Amino acid sequence: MTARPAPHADPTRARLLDAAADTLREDGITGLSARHVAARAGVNQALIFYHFDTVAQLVDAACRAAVEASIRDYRDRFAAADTFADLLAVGRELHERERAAGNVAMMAQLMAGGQSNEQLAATARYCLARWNDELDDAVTRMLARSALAGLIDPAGLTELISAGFLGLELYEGVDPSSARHAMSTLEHLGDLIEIVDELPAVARRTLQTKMRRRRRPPRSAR
Amino acid sequence: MTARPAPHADPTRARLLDAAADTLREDGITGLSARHVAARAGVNQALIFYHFDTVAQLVDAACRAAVEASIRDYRDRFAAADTFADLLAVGRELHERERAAGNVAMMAQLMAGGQSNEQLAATARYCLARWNDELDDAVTRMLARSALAGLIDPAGLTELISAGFLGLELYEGVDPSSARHAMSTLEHLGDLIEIVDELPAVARRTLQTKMRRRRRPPRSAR
DNA sequence: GTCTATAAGATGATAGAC
DNA sequence: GTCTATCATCTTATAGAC
Repeated sequence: MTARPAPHADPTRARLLDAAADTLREDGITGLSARHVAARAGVNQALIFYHFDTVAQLVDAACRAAVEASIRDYRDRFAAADTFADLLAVGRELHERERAAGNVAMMAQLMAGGQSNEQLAATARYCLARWNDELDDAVTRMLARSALAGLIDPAGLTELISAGFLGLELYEGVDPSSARHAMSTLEHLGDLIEIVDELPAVARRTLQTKMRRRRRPPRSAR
Repeated sequence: MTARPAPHADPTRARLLDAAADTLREDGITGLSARHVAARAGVNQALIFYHFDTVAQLVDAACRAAVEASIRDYRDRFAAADTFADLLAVGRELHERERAAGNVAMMAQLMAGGQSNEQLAATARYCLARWNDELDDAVTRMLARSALAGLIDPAGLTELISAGFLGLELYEGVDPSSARHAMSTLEHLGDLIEIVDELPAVARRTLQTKMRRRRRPPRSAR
């Protein structure tokens, strides 16, 4: 058979993927052009079309690769998180590191572009789904042990957490001090939820009863 | 004196402002060009530069005007909100209506563009600050009456709510069903907070003591 | 104030030499 | 696989007629 190098072994391809992700992270969706990406990768502009056909397909491949790479770093930590406190700790660390790495910014740009471009939207959906997959198991485990078991939908909470992080990221890009202020308030709220979770059994049962009553009103009129 | 019509009375100016806001809402920051906006407004492209000098300044003016206009509709409702339940109800309504009007999408696009464009970032900061001004009084009043008084910073909570709404909006643009799922989970969480807030005085004091202990550890080592 | 025409440059994408 | 050169089209912005 002919020598067919694995796709990932192609150095030009890899340089373009990295450059596309970096451009999205640093210059945003508006700065993303074939020429910019190629210049950053140090290769000729025409190679983008040779390797990926269109700029949009390069972006798609770059974002998928970036998400796979960063998710791998967190798989073990998510798997080890059982309690709300654990999950909050992982979330804090993930936010700090992914922020520094620019991956949340990349996601935010992808989603902003996806509002009016179905191809980018599909890429964004895929990336979100991958992160949510990782989060989901941990959130489900955590909820199962908590006072909120059966009251809050795990998948919905996972999506809500993702949405919240993305909003904070966008905020941080235009107003860092306010965003950090919001983040620290979120941590206070996290502490609060943790405390509620540690309430004595009597209080927990009261909470659950009230919650069920509120969400599932009896069929007969009161 | 010469006849100098009020700036808002200029029909071309007004058409351009509306068209710029609509373009941002529908086509996003990537679709925003002088030609697109002018075509939508039904006027010549050169008039953008005559009236606003640059496209960026038109966008700035359009977003400020749009935010002023929509805030005016909510001032009374925010002013009337005292409890957490009130605020949640206003938030729900605001989210639905502003989403339908496309104003949250406009903000999200503004912030996405602002990540790499200081002029857009300044516009985004201004718009966010205006919304937060409106929210802040209501959040402060609500917190003051709640079990969390003194435990959660009102300004931080306001910023957190804004960030969360923006994240949900971005999410909805690429994955509507997941975003709605997340939104309904948020409403469940809102109910939960409300219930905690209605706990008997004993439970509230326990909560406050635990929270203070966690956030402000004594200086002497345990 | 509004238009046409145009400058000056960026963009996605392709053809074809090497 | 990689390059140069190029197309057609888009962009912001300006000059000048009306």
